[in-house]
Amino acid sequence: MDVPETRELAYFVAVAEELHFGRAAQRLGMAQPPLSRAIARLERRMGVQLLARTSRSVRLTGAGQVFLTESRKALDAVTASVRRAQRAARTDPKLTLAMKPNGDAGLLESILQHYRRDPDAVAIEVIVCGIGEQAPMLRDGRADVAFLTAPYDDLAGFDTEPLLTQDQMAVLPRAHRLAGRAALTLADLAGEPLPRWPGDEADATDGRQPEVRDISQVMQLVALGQVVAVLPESVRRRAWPDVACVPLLDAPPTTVVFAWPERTTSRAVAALIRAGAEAAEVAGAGAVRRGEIGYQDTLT
Amino acid sequence: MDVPETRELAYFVAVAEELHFGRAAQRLGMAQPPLSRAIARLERRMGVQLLARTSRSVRLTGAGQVFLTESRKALDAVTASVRRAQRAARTDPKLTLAMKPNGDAGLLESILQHYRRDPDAVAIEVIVCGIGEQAPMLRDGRADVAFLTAPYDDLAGFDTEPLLTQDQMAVLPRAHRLAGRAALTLADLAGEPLPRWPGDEADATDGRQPEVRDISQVMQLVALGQVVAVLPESVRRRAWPDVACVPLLDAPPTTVVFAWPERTTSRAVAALIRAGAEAAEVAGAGAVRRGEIGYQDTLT
DNA sequence: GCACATCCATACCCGCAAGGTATCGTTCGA
DNA sequence: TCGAACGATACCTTGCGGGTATGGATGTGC
Repeated sequence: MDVPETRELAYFVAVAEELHFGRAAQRLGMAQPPLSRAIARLERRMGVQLLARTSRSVRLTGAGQVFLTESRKALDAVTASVRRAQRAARTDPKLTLAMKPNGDAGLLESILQHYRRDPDAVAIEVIVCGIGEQAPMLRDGRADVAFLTAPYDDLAGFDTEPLLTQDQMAVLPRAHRLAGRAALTLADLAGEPLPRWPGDEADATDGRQPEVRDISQVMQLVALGQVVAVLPESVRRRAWPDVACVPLLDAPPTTVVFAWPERTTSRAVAALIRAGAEAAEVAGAGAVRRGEIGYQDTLT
Repeated sequence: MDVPETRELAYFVAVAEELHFGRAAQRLGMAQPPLSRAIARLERRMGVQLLARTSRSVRLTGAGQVFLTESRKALDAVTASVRRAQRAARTDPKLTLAMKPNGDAGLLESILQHYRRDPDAVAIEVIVCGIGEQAPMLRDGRADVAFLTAPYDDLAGFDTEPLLTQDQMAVLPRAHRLAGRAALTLADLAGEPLPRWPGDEADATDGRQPEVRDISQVMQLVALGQVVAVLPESVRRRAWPDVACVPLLDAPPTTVVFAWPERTTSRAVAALIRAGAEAAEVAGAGAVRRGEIGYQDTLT
């Protein structure tokens, strides 16, 4: 078939998200009837039923579910194409780097020092965004490079450069029964309340733990004794005085990576990646040691 | 800005490829003036100059170059969204597997045997396409899974599962001065004419070697003494009697991988990947041995 | 050096499809 | 059983995408 227009994809996504033509139309700033017709026409041209409608309700079919995720990807790609072209047109070129608070595991300063020595370097704007927002920013072109954390962030669709791998630790209230242990395993934490991160759909329905947006909120909740947390070692430097950090022997290590859109050809991005690799190498040789120094700073 | 419509992206791609409004309009089946206007409007809304025009010629600006590759990606994503939804709507579900001739390194049969035992298995249609066409087929949704070869194929944008790593060998005319050697290095082959693969832009300008589309053509050219080739070991089984295969000590090993669109959630695809991993494991333990059996078949 | 060909832009016109309003038919809940 | 909610249908309007004719600029050949 002839390809659908961007507008039709946006219409479908709105309806699929609202599962309600009236609300979707409102969100799109248009009336309901043309929206109904547009979706019907889209289905007819695709030869696929995307929505199962009764006169009272709307439901996604299997194909509709697939088309929803694919349409989101396609729309991201379209907006990204514009953003990247606009970025490339800047006479005053700069790179936008997205990170969540503490998302660089302390590497950023060193990376930028390396970067500035590179002849391909341009100005860098660092955008500190919410947890889990870096990947969307990269996907739709608002950022050129981002710090992501494997295995928590979805790295699909990006090229990546691993920078620093760290073990995780348990963060407990000072008074917690396990706080005195020299080391713990995940089994020891079974049944303990954990903070809920945004975008975590899995337990959205079960006994609602408080949702947290950054490390300080976690620390606050731990200090109050409401949750225990599992966090990378580098967070020790941000630990509050009345919480205890205990090594976790069997938690999967996390890796801070540089991520950027696949097949990027920008020299400025390449230079930044190089700088990241260099900085990681320097720091990495003594990664554990650096961690330990971190502990010292906090604990003594 | 408001996002561009699919149609506008297609228009731009046509003009950017032809660098000529008249021909692009012809290709699009429309008149030239509305095309000029559409592009001008697109540039105005984006706030970016994509094309440098004189009254006699058209050239891509830097931003235009970026926008061209990004637009192609976006258009692929849009057509893929339709194809995948249509695929998902089939009452008779099936998977489409793209491969070039010999692209499975002999694994396919075993993989399918494993696959059929899986409860999530559906029918599999194997499409044998030209060399280098698997990735585009995957990108625009014509295929669900493909055999690709690292490091030659561009794996960006796909999830992959390595199946089989093989060393490469030199394929020479029987009468070639190096044909008798027990082993060779890449340095030995310096200056020898190599076949040109489609999509190989690098040497498109230099002394034009014959372009080849499949293994038999390579064998034909080697047998004629026109080229020497560097190919994976598994090709020995396809070697012609009057060519010699000599191990190459320092050529990079190639890996046959399963590739599929990132973030795929289909159970049928997951089952096929599992089958591939199992078949590779079974074969992989004896990968070298299997290769040797292949040699025997061909050489004795 | 002038005339002509080439090629993109502009001017102007037209038809259709996208969008709006009014209303219908169905279904669920009070 | 009646009314409210909600998607579909009917019908109208208009703006925009596309067509033709032509202009303006720039190489090119005689």
